[in-house]
Amino acid sequence: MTEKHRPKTRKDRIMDAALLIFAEKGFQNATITEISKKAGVSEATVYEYFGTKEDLLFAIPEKISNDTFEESSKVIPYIKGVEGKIRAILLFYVQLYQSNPDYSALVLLQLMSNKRFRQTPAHEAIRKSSHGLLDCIREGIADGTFKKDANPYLIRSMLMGTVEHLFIHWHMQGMPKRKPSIVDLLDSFLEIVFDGIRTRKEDSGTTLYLKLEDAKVLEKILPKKDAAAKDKTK
Amino acid sequence: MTEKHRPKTRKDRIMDAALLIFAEKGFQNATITEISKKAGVSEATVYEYFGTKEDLLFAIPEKISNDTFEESSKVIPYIKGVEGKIRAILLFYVQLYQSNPDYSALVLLQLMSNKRFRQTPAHEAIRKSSHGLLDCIREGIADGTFKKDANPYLIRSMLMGTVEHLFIHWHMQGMPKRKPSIVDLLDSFLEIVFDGIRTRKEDSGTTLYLKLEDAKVLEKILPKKDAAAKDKTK
Amino acid sequence: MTEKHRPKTRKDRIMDAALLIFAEKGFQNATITEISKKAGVSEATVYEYFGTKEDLLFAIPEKISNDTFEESSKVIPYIKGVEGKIRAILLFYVQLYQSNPDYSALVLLQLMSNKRFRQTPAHEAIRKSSHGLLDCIREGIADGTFKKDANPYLIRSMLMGTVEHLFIHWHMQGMPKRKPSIVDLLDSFLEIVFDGIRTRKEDSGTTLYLKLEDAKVLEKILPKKDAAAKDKTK
Amino acid sequence: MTEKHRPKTRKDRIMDAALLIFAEKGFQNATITEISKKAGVSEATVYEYFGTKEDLLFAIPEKISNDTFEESSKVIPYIKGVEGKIRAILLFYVQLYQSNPDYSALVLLQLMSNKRFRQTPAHEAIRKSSHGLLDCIREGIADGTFKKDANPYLIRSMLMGTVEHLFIHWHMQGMPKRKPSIVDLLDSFLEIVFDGIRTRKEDSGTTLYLKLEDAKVLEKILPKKDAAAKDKTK
DNA sequence: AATGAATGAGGGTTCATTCAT
DNA sequence: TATGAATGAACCCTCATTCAT
Repeated sequence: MTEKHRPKTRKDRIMDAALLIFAEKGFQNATITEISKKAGVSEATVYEYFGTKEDLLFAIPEKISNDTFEESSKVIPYIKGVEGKIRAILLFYVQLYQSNPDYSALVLLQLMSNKRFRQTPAHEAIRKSSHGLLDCIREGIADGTFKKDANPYLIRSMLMGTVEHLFIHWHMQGMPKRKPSIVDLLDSFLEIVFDGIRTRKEDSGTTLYLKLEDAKVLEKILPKKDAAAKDKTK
Repeated sequence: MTEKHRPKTRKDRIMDAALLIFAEKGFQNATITEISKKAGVSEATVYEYFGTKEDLLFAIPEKISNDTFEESSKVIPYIKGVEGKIRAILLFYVQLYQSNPDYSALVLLQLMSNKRFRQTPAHEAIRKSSHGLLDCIREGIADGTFKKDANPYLIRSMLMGTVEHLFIHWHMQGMPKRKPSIVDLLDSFLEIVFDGIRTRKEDSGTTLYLKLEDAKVLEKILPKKDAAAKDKTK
Repeated sequence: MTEKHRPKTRKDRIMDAALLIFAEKGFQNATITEISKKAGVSEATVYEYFGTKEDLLFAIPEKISNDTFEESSKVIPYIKGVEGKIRAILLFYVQLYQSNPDYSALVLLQLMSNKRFRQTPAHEAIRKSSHGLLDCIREGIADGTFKKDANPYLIRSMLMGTVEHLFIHWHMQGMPKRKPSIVDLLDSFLEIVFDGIRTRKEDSGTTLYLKLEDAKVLEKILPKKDAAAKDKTK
Repeated sequence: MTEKHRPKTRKDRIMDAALLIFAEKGFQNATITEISKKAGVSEATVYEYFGTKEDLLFAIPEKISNDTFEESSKVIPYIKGVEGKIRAILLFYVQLYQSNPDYSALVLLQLMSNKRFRQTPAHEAIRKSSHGLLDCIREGIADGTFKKDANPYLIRSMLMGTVEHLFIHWHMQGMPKRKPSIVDLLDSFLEIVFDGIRTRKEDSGTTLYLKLEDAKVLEKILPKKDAAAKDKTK
């Protein structure tokens, strides 16, 4: 906000150009020459700032993912309830990916499958977000929001995998304008997941699923009709 | 079964070697020299069978994914119920990916983000499976198994995205031996998804979800103990 | 004439195909594979008949140029006068080149500048024709048809060079239909050359070229006006 | 003249080396490796300056033929008479070809039969010279120097074809020292051609070609015997 | 005689990277 | 700090040619 609006530094210009070109043609098919040309500097200058083509690649998500993590860190603590927190974390992701398609293309198509990227400070921030998600899920299990037997890793894979898959497909189709944007889908998505892992009654008691041949028997055990009302009326 | 167990053809040996090396070092970092050496043929021979390095890359999933699709096509029709079908389709995938890690690494890390691969006959088979999934979901919505307002594309992205994410992570961590293998996770995973999108009442009779304060009441209505057994007790 | 019209031998089919393809794409850019395919034989068969790609190249003009030389040898001796002989030799060439464009393309564009071709039996026949031309010229000089100081080598270069140049240009322009075909040009061409090297007196009488300062003197020797008319004394 | 005699640039060194090697072994058999070695630069440097092996080939005649055309353009206009102009144009060619045998070998043996070369700026200069020749011939026809029915294209083919043929033969024989060099031959050559296409009467006065049945009449008009001498009056 | 299959040998081209200025 | 110029190091791909059958 109070940032001085100084002209982009050479370094920034290089990274901007690199993001564009890496996203467009992939890491291997992008050339330093092309990037330097787009950035308006010489090739040697690129090497002044980034020792290696791969260093340049990894430098791009570093700042962005850190910023995103920090920003989300400022907000998450104020959110009550694990479901809300999870929603918030994913929303950060989805918004970032959606508002910056080059970045999401870079991360999802170029970096995600790069083993060396996983040992990078840039990936650290992503891992922290991912870990935050895991913590939320565990917390939800611990506090009874989610089923005791839920597998947190599986849940996290569902959350991240679905979001990533949606974006990958979006990119692969040439990023068409979507009626329900991915952001729009988020709540339906989360509702399905949460619905599948939430405890039915909360904490105490036992939830049984009975298939009754004859509804009349119900009368014997259910004095009140509304006992049949379920969480998922919607 | 009655196949003559003839020695692997040169072509097969080349594809085997290529799969190994592509999976290990990635398409760009693999060299034809290395592949031909591992296959025990000359480089020129590689080009006899595959016009291009990329042709070789794409030839590998072509056979496998077609075979898998055909095999699954033989089984799926005999499965009653969309949930079973969906489970079967995913199981085919997961088993293929798990039993052939090089192949899953190739597909998930090298090919999935390759735009040209998407215009390939090899990808066609994958797309057909993916479309089969979509059809099942739609069928489930139509026949009342799933909620009317479920978004089939979202569901599919959940199914595929989760599975892919699990495998990608597995690969990225160096394919550790997992206690609950990904195949093992499949049912828990599907239960969550189905649980989130199923309509609560089923076709005949009435399915009731009772929240019982006291398990003893069951004795009144359930003469036989096993009557309480349900499709998805878990 | 009495040749049995047997089906083309494999060898002939190969040479036909080679002529076509060599002429079209040049020696270097033609491939044995393509030639063998067009000939309807295997590559190995090409090597049965011709030890080398270059051998195949050289084999093509061998027969043709020998045939042409022989044929012209049958005719030339019966022609009286060196000019007629020269005309006949060139006519053979021009007709051959014009009626078989692939052959002339091969000879003029591929072979003429190939040093090894000059040591070839195929070139021998060409050289013999060329030498025949030289002999005619010398004979013409000796018998007083041509000027004593004419340079036979120069004359021959004029004769061959002009013809070749006309054909090379024709090929380079894509062999357009020409109104005056090259054959048609031959006589005008020869007339110019002969005119330039002929001694001025013809057979009978004496041809004198007088430069008259004063046209009036003509009246003294030329009773009829029109006797002086002639640009084209021939 | 006042040019600083700076050391040859890398680009020049590459072109020099390429000319040598292309002329010696032909375009196809020359390798970039060999050229770069002879030029004392790396192969990559060759590609810095010339994007392609063929680009390098075409770059060589570009400069030379342009220079030659320009130089000749400076001189030609000052020459009176089409014969003199034609002689000048050809002399430029012959001198260039003779003084730079590698260049003439390149042009006559490698480039002349290269179809792509004909669409090259390098060939444009050659075409301009060639067109200049044509213009001179036409001018000669128009101003009465040459016969009205002379075919300019044929004449040009005679001029160029002969010169080229002389040089091609010279190269094919290993460029022997010639007693009458090709330059030396030029005038005899032109005299033959001109003689064959000139109108007999010259500008002033009237040139008449008389065929005299009886040489005695000459005595009436030609007091001096030597008036009849002239094959080569000029 | 004919060929399917295989390959040795090499060439053009590309680029990330370096370094003197 | 910035860069123009240069290159080392590979890699993909081609094809004439061979040989067992």
